[in-house]
Order: sequence, then structure tokens, then C-alpha cells
Amino acid sequence: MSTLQTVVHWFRLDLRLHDNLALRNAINEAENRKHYLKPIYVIEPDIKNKIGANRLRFLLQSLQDLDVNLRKINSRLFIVKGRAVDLLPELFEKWNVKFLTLQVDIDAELVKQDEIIEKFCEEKDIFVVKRMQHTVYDFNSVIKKNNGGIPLTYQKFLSLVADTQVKDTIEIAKQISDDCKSTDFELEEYKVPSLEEVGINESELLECKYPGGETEGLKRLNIYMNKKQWVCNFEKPNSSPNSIEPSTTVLSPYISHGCLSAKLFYHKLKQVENGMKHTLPPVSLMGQLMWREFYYVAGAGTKNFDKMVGNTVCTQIPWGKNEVHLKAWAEGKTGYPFVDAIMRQLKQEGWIHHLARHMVACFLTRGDLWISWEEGAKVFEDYLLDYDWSLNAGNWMWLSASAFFYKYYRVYSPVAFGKKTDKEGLYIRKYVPELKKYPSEFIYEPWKAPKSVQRTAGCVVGEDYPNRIVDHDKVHKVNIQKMNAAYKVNKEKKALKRKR
DNA sequence: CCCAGAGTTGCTTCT
DNA sequence: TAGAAGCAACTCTGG
Repeated sequence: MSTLQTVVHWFRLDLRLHDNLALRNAINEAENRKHYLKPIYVIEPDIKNKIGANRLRFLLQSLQDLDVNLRKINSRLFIVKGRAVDLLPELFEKWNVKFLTLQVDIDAELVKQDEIIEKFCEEKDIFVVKRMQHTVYDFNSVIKKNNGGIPLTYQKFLSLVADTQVKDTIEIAKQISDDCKSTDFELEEYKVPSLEEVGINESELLECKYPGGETEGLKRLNIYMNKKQWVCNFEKPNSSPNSIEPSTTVLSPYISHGCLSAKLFYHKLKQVENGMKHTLPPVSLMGQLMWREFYYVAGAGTKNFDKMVGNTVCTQIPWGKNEVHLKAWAEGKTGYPFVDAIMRQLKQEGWIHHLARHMVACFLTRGDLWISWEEGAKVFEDYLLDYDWSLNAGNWMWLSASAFFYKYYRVYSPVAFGKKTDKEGLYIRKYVPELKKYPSEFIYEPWKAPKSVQRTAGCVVGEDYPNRIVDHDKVHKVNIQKMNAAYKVNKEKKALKRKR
């Protein structure tokens, strides 16, 4: 057992070396005091049940890459296994830890963990350094600037940060001293586990379209930042939700895992836009990054942000329960080819276009199935590579017209919406292959095809492909009225509160 | 207190 | 064929 003191950097959602101030703080502290340096990542025992297989693969790839990059500067990643709140106090004692650095995260579960660990550190005189480095702006100062409340509109948010100077990114380049290598530096038990070792059978996963890691994230960033004209002309609403190859950057998984610094993305975008005529928020690429910031401020400043009950920004809506419909939606078996194609792409690849998310989120909640956005958020949490606590909850509330967005009578049509950008239904043919041979006329509405056409196409609705679980034309109108009623109740409650 | 204007991205029909 | 109007009509912000 070592008697030498140890500095720990606890990696969570900051799986990178670049622009990682907390990590640099740890390195400096260890070098200056000639302490051991242990950059750690905690893998929870039930990780397989918490994170979907695709995202778990992305995470392990990111950790592998992080280890490689740490070794380039004469360190390594120490994977430790157990429940953070039980394991870390034990390890910190064993390793004689005196200094801990980590990034500020706002995921409710991480916040709860932090409180426990920080309390332990205080008792044991372990100095803790926390850095705000997951977002471009410090969300607490934005809330302060808004007199303690969260901005409820995007434009309001933009006005709050308009004159904020964004700090430069920082780099870690130099080799770490050999003195910082602990005696157990070479131990095998700390290596990044394989998918198999965490209980995933890799052969069950499809081809990996978006490999995890800082190296891959930076590469992807550079590819897109070199397309200056494309960046400057970017308008989100005009990008296609159903192109076969993504019409947007797919940088989101890298940013959500912290493989890519949001601040670096910000500065690169500024560079590209500089001196060029370019689109503006909310539709520009910069605007997309600002949407993330917007939701981070909202998530940080709202209690129970990921729930309906006890959430002050969320309109209370009497959603129904329907396990059969929920399952059909999650598995891509609603009988609406466009909805099913999106849900199947999500499950297979872990990424779908933002507007595709709109389509299926509206369908599950206020549009068709009248099921709570919380149920949808859980499914997205499972499948999305770019799952992010505040963005997921915030966007689900938006789409279900529970917060931030209120025009509930604007309902996406599972038939009309996709046709705008994919008349032939090539996207549906790829992800719902049983409909591959349908004539374009019926590809969005196979139930309308005459039986003979269905037979010729080799897919009879009700036998080879599900019947529609609801009739959109009828049900969406009923749901608008239900929304109307829920809003009315909400308004009355608010008026009553004001009187008191 | 009220009012006007704005709000990332709806659908259908008509011109 | 792109753009506007009709549909029915929400909340937040700022004056």
C-alpha cells in the first residue's frame, strides 16, 4: 500500500484532454507536490441496465481513447468498478487521496452522488476542485443575471448572454513527470473493459456508425468546420430529418459525453463565421449550440426538471397510460411507416435527426398516443448516443407543449411531414424493409393500398406489417381539445395563486 | 393592468 | 411551385 499522497481526477462527462481545466488542475497539483496522479472513471455494477447497448459501446470506445491519449502524456486511465458513493470513500482512504478534481454536471443523479462524495471529502480534509466546463456559459451566472429565474424563451436567453465574453479553451500538452506514477500503475485490473465484460454481446449490435472518443470527435469537428460555406448557410429547419446519411453534423454524442468541448466548438464556429455572411440563431449551427446552453440553464435552475410533478415550468397534463401503445411506439410498430422508420433508426444507430425526434415525440404525447413525455424521455435515454439529462427533458417538454412551446394545435402529421423531404419514402424503405416494394403513392399510408397492391408488394397490412394503432386524423383533433382543457385548468390554477 | 408582437421548424388549400 | 391565408388561438416579454 502506498504512503505517498494521491491526486484524483474523476472523469464523468468530460472524456477528453483538451479544454479540461479540472484535469489540468489535477496534473499541476500532482506534479508540484510530487504526488501520485490517478485519473479515474467509475463503472457502476448495473451499468448494462442503465445505459443502452449502443451508448455503452460509445462510452467504452471513448474510455479506450481517453486511456490512449492519457498514455501519450505519460499517464493512464484507471477504471474502477463499483457504486461511486460506496467505492470512492474506500478508495480515497486506500490511496491516501488529498486532492480531487471534477467537472460540474447537472444530471440529477450525478448531483446527488456529488453531494455524498463532497461531504465525505470535507470530513477527510480532501480538497475538492470543481470546474464548470461542460457548457459555453456558466449557467449559474445566467440565472443570477435573470434575477434568479430561468429564461423561458430562447431569445431571452440569448439576450442574457449577449455581452458575455467566452473564455478561451485550455490545452494539456506536456508530458507528466514519472514521479506521478503510482506503484500500481501497470495493474491490469484498471484497464477499460470490453463490451463482453460488461455483459453485452457485440454481435447483437449493428455496424458502428459513430465511434466514441475524443480523437473521433475532434476529427468530426474539423471535417465540418472545413466546410465553411456549409456552416455559414446552415439552417436547421431546412435540413432533412429523413435523408439516408445525416443532414446535420452528429457532433452531439461527442459533446454530450464531453469527448468534444462545447467551448471549443463555439470558438471554431466563431472563427468560421468571422468575416463571412452567415445564418443566425436560432437556425444557424451556432444557434444549435445555444439551444444546448438554453436547456442547461433551464435544467440547472429548475427543481425536478426531468419530471412533470413538482416541476414549476411544466404544465400539468393528465396523460393516459397505455403499455401496448408505448411498446408499439418504442419498437417501431405503430403502423405509421414514418414513425416506425424513425424509431427503428433510433434503436439501431442511436441517432436520429432533430426533426425526426419532433415527429415521434409529438406522436407519443399530444399528437396521437396521449402518453406522458416522461415515458418517451426514458426510451430516448436508453437509445440515444447523445442522451443528455437537461436536453432530453427540455426537448420532451417542448414537443409535448408542456413548457417553452405552447402552440399545441400545431400537430405533426405522420403522413405529411416526411413527404416534404422524401417523397419516394427511401428512408422508410431502408428502416422498414417490409414495405420496401410499396409504390411511392402508398409508402406513407400502406393501409390505403388495395389488397392486390399489398400482395404484389409482398406485405399485407395487418399480417406482415401492423395495422395503425390509432387513427391520426381523428385522434389528433380529440387530443387538441384535451390539451385545450389541460391548459385551461393550468391557467385557472395560476390565477388563483396570483390572488393569494 | 392591458396590449401588441414574437415565438427554431404544422397542415391544407389556394393562388 | 413557392408563398400566403385560413385553420383556431397558445404563452412570454416588454412597453
